[in-house]
Amino acid sequence: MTLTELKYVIAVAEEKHFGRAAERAFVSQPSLSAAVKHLEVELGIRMFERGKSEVLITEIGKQIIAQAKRVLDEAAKVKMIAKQGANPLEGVLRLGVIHTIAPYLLPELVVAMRELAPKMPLDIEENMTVNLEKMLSEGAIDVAILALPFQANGLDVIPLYDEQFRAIVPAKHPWAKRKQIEVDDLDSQKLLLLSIGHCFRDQVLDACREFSSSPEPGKQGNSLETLRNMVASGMGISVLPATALTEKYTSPLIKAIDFKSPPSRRVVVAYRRGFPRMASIEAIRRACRKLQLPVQALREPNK
Amino acid sequence: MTLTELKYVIAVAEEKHFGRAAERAFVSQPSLSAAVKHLEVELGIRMFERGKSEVLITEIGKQIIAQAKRVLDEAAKVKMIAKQGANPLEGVLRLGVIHTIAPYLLPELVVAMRELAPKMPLDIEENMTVNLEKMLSEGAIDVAILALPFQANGLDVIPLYDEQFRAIVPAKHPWAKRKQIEVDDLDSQKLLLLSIGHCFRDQVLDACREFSSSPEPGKQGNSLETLRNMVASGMGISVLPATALTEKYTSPLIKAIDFKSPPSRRVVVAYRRGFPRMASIEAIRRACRKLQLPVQALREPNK
DNA sequence: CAGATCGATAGTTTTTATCTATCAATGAAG
DNA sequence: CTTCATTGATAGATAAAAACTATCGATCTG
Repeated sequence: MTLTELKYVIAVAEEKHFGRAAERAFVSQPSLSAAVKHLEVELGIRMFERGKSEVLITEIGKQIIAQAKRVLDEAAKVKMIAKQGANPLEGVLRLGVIHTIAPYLLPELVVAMRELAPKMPLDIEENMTVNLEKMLSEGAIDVAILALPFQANGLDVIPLYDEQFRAIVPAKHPWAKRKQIEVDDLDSQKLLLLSIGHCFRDQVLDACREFSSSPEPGKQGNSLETLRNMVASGMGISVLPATALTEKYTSPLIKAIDFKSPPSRRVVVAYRRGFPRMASIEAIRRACRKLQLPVQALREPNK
Repeated sequence: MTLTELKYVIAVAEEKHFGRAAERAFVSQPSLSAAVKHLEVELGIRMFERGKSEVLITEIGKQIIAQAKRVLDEAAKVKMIAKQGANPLEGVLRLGVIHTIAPYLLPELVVAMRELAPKMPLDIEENMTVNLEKMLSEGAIDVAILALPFQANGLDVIPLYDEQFRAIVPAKHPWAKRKQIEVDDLDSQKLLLLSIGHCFRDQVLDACREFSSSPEPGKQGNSLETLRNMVASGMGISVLPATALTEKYTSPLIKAIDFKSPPSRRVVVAYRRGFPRMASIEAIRRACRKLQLPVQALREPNK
């Protein structure tokens, strides 16, 4: 039994004439006759009574044809679903974002994405890099926004933007009036870091190491906002990514200070190699561009 | 899109593995891969993400597969219907019977048919020969029980039984004590006949003509029972088929008399040439045999 | 009886489906 | 880091099917 046979049978039933049915189905009459006969043999029933002025439909034939129509209807729905879903910018995109990016990027990114891909709702998962990587590999999410260094099997990466790190100190801190500091300067201070597992913690420590400084690890916080609050209350100083230090986040108790040679991290979008909705990733990239984030020297991603 | 492709796609979705899916579908892996790809191209979507430890299903793929299952379900129902309806002795048989046979044959025929074909309810149409012939040709009924002579385009006929004609006279009629009469004797009598259109009227007149008698046409009745009642009330004499004169129909006011050379008519079952449920006709023939009707010299039907 | 209609049949060709063998990419193990 | 195993894709050949053209046989019409 094939969909074509069912189509032919329905045509015969509606035209009550093999010739016209064939014409309507865009096949020759013998082809159609053969197909109908083939189906009759397979089903072990006679659906049509031929050989008179008009083709008659058997009682059982009527039932078969009614059911055949249902089959074709359902089959047509397959095509409909495919058509509606053919647009890669349609349908939910499951997006993972690390904790140190989500709160600062998403509010604006979501708005931009609404414009670029209005039919693509974002199902957002906020988590740490390792977890996002796992979810990505397993297919629990489709795309993840996270920061290099990062690499995992079967995953590809496209750069979005680079964001510099900046130091924050309490407003009453001796450095509060300085315009710039060196990374090495951090050595002498109590540096508040994220707790273990957050990639930004490692990125900050790496940056320090690069400049051969090894600051005394102070208290740990579970989010950048906690760090910020601890700095505001005078617990120590910290380092935040630039996107967490826009005007929106200014506070009278905190002073942000640039580094002379600012360390930075590259924010990328990651996806499974072979992911079929690359257009959605391109949309994310475009959305980030649109936000005029501090993108610096975007080059090919490190491999 | 073919049912096979849908089947393969579902197999892949359930196995999450092209090789195992192929095994389950009893095809080689390349065949299955090609079919899946073919469908993906036709639908213009990617349903699977390959190339990792396990095959992932796209969001749109999940929808397609759910719908594909529905298609196969409906297709399976086609086979179910065919299987259930494959028995020609199953399902309503639309049976036409002429007025002069129906009341006498059907009560017993229906009982016999219940045994021979318990799953075949009879939708009975009682009418005159010409109408039954038309309905048969048009497919409004499947089978008709009627009497020869009869012939129509595209219809075939199988004999059931022959029934003799007998005369009926009022109990006080001069002939009431005679054991036999000749057809010619009818000449002198007022012969009550069915109204024009009933084939039995013509059959009686033909029988008379055969014996070169031409009785004076008396009053007409619209059914054999009306004729019987008119005879009982002394309006004249009449001729009835034997099956209308069994014990069941005896009356003190009426005397039935045999003809010396009894005329008769052949009762047949008619159907469209090529009718696909010949078994139902065979069942009718067998049912009539079973009734031990006065079948005489059943030979091949006249052509 | 001649001609028209209609579905079935015959014989061929084209298309499609499937097979075997092999490849390329990937990830895991030594 | 190289080797091996796994997995889906590809190539090429073959088998199966579906389709076409031409024609037949039966039936109905005039």
